Amino acid sequence: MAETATNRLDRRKARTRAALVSAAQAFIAAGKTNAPILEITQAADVGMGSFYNHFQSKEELFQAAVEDALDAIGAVLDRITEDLQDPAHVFAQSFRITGRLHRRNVELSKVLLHTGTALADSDKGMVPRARRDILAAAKAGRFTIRDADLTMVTVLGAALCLGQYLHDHPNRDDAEATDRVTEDLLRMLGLPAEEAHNICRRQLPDIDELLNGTA
Amino acid sequence: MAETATNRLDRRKARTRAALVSAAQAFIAAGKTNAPILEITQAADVGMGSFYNHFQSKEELFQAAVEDALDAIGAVLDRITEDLQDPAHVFAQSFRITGRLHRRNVELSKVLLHTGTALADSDKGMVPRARRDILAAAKAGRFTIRDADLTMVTVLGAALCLGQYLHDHPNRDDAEATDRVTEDLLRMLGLPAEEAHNICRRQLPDIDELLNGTA
DNA sequence: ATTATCTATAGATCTATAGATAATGC
DNA sequence: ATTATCTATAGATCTATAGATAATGC
Repeated sequence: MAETATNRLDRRKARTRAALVSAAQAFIAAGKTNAPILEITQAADVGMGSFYNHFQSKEELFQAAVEDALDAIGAVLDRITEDLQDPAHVFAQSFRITGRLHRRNVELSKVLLHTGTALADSDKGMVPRARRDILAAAKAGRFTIRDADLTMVTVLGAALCLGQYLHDHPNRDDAEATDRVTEDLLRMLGLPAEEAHNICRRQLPDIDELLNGTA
Repeated sequence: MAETATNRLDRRKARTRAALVSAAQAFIAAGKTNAPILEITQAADVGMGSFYNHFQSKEELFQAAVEDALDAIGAVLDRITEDLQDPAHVFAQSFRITGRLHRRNVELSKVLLHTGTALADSDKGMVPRARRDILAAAKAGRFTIRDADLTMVTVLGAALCLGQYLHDHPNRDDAEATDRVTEDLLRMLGLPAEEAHNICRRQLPDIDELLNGTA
């Protein structure tokens, strides 16, 4: 995600850092945020002492791991909506893709779920994009909302609990479930029922290559 | 919450356990779930060794602390809706009271928020009640829902993120914000806009005595 | 010459229990 | 006599760093 470093030393440093961040994401996804630093550095195949070259504490590493995950999903959402004009469509497509991400990139999904409601505060990832799209759609007369903050409360809440639900109910069709939640939200945002339904049936871009990468 | 024990020994045991659970809730609310057991027992004014008479591990204690918090809010919701007939009204009143709880019993609120999306799985507290009320209201023709599971996804998500939002924005009027979210959800549940609005303006029971107690 | 990495470990911290003490039951 | 509690601590675990080694810059 960060710019490519200028010289070999910086690239080596970046590689070590990335290995630690990636290992940390795996530990977060596994719910093992109490794992000893040594265990994390071993998983990253990095010497224990190197850890402190990059992070002052485990908390700092985990925070970096969450930010990296948010950048990853942010990049996906930007790519899959770059050709769309209608902000209502951008919002719907982003939500539908986010729902499909949980099963296809479990690690990334679980890092997001681990962060939970604290995501509301983040200036990275899906939340600022959803807010931007909702405001734009309201301004364009597509959505009718009274309070953007409270709208985001419900939208983010639904996104998080949907992810949890899809993990807890592995037999449920994730695309169908996601599209139904999206449709409910679109109606809540003031779109006529029929249009809400139609917008959730539109063809989605091919996402396999985008969502499968290691977070 | 548990039945009163029969003899003094059992009561003493229950008191020690309750002190540990209550201390654990304070640590959860403070985000200090890594605190050493010794620190928790000191806060509970209980000897270190007693801990292991009641719990095998910190995780077990924290789990008991969450269940106790769920029982506490469940009891509140039962009391404030016992006189209501209309399940749509029961649902709305419960959601409105839950929203008002975050500021009035911060500790209980933060224990719920700490549990996060995992609440969806619990058979205690607000989730099973909301599901019961939504199903009853749908059966009575008050709500129109397509899928109870997915409806719960959005309702629980909104409840959780609303709590987080109210803590993060202390200047925002909590009653007003909560009622707006409730109204949005009621419309999503199929209630006509006007009725959704009216149901959120009904007088609420006096809750100060109910919500202020230590979780 | 400089910088990042590695290995090895001192010292801090925490868990889990042993054994002593206090409270209650019968 | 039984049960719950307490204090004190052995041993396990973890953090953070010192000092050595390897890689790169100039």
